[in-house]
Amino acid sequence: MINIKEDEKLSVLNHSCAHLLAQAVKHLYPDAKFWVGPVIEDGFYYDMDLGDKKITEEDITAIEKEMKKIAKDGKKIVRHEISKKEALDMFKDDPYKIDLINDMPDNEVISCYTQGDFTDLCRGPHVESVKLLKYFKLTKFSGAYYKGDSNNKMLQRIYGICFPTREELDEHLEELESAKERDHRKLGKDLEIFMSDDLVGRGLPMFLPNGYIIWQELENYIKNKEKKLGYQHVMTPCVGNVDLYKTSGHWDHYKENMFPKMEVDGEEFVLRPMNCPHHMMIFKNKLHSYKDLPVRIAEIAHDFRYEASGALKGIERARHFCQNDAHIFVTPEQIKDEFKSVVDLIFDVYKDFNITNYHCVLSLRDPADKTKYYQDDEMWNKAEDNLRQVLNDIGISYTEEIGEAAFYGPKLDVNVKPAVGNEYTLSTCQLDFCLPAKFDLKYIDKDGVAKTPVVLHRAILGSIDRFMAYLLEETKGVLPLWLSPVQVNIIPVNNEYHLDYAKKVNNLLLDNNIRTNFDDRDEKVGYKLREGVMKKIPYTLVLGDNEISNNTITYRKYGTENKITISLDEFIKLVNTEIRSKK
RNA sequence: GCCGAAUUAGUAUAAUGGCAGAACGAAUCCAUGGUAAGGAUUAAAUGCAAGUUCGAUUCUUGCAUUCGGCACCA
Repeated sequence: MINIKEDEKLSVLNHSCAHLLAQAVKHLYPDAKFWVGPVIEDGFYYDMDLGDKKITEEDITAIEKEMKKIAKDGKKIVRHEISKKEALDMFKDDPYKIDLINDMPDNEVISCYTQGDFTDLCRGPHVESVKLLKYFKLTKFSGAYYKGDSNNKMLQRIYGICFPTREELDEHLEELESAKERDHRKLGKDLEIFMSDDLVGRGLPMFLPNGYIIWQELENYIKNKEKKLGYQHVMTPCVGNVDLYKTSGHWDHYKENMFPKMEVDGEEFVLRPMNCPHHMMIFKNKLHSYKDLPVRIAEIAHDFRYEASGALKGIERARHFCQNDAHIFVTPEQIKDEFKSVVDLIFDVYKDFNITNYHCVLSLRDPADKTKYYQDDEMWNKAEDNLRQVLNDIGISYTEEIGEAAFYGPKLDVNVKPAVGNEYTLSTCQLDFCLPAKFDLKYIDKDGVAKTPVVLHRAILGSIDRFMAYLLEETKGVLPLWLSPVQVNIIPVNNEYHLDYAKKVNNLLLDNNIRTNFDDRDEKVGYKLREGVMKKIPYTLVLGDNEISNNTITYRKYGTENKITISLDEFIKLVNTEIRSKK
């Protein structure tokens, strides 16, 4: 999918189209007040205040029509520069623009762009004339908080996209349409991977047999990787005493986002939203020598968060999920090596899953925010400098983002842009000087003095659930063989004559830990074949006289139409090799 | 949570202020030997609650859920 923002020409075109949108809205709703209209990856939007007027589908059609009319009129888009004082006067009836202007330095030269009867404050650049804005579409509309702050008033936002030619516009709109086909929620339903039901509860998806096979494969895969790296897996309860979270500080920071507390026998509990406190207590269970460190406590852990209803999205964001979590307890000297080892693991895993489209973010605190972060400037400065140093030493490229840290420490986030929807974090590694102190964790150092360890919080697959959503969307549901719920579909040509041989083949495959579907229904070969293809089963075997007489199988691979006949042994070898390759 | 839209068999859908209709799937029966749908029959649906109305799946309101955004994401 094309990124409008990164293409200079398209960027200018789309930004100009945002002005055209504003002009059309102004014509139709003269009282409209405008905030900003930037270019984004998939086009542009404009935020506006239309008073009590709520935009409807019909309004969008009318606005589009007005935009076409203005464009046809073909007015030039003219730039002129004014002083801040002039700008304040010019936009005196437009409180949002005044807000923008007030934020600019006093000596700033402010540029405006005029097209016919409409002038907008803007840095530019723009196309020469509105007549170049021919092939656009208003794609969606919604509310959006003024300045992105939910305490502020909600403005109305209209999204659109513009291209130089009709072909490009049509192609883009088609791509958007076909992207819906790979939405993990649709694939999850079609391929019977997960379900949800109102009676079970909102945001609580359930994995079906197919989904649980994928889930288990992922679990085994990452656990094996971790075991080789010295991680020790544990199992801890999904419910915890409220005091546990008061000790960690999560209670103060996140209690609104937890399921509400419940009281039993005078004790207060919550469903756990994360696993750090449990793992802290496991570390504390015995006295550690510096020789024990790093101690790596890992868990495929069930967590529950009371996510805002509007945030829920299939298994990508749910109220119950499973983290691929671990907490690594290190000495200060070990931070760098251990951090590098985590980063190496992340990229090793990404290689196995062919994940190449990611970017790394060093997430820092916002020093001005006195409520979101644990207040200890010395600790933060140390942690942030430390982490930046480690990242530079390891030599990965990253961008820094202020205000994205966890409340207890800075982190490296690895974000991916899925085929559908917004970017999100897949993997994370966080540096924490805070929680170990709160839990009064100690290890005995070389000099016999008890010292507080540093903790790395890390998740590689993030949550298994979200990782599955990502995989489904990336692969369009055509999973690699090792993850496919059914790997081989077995179809006897005729149930009367070929069933025994087909059964023999099926049993041999099962003996080799290959997942099969044995299709002995009374249906025609073509019918069964089609169904297997619809379910995206990687291999289909059709077995009849030819195969029986030569002790062979004939297979067809998903996505191809070739029929290939080989011996059963060769086939098992082929399948096993492909499973091992993870491709 | 906020703004907006939507909700019809298991699934994806059509239509309607007066008996809700095809398709795929399911069940039963018949047929069935080679690479993308064999045939017949049957069962199966208007999210929940209220209001308007002689009559509501259709109109109105509330609730629930889903979807598109916004905000949030330890």
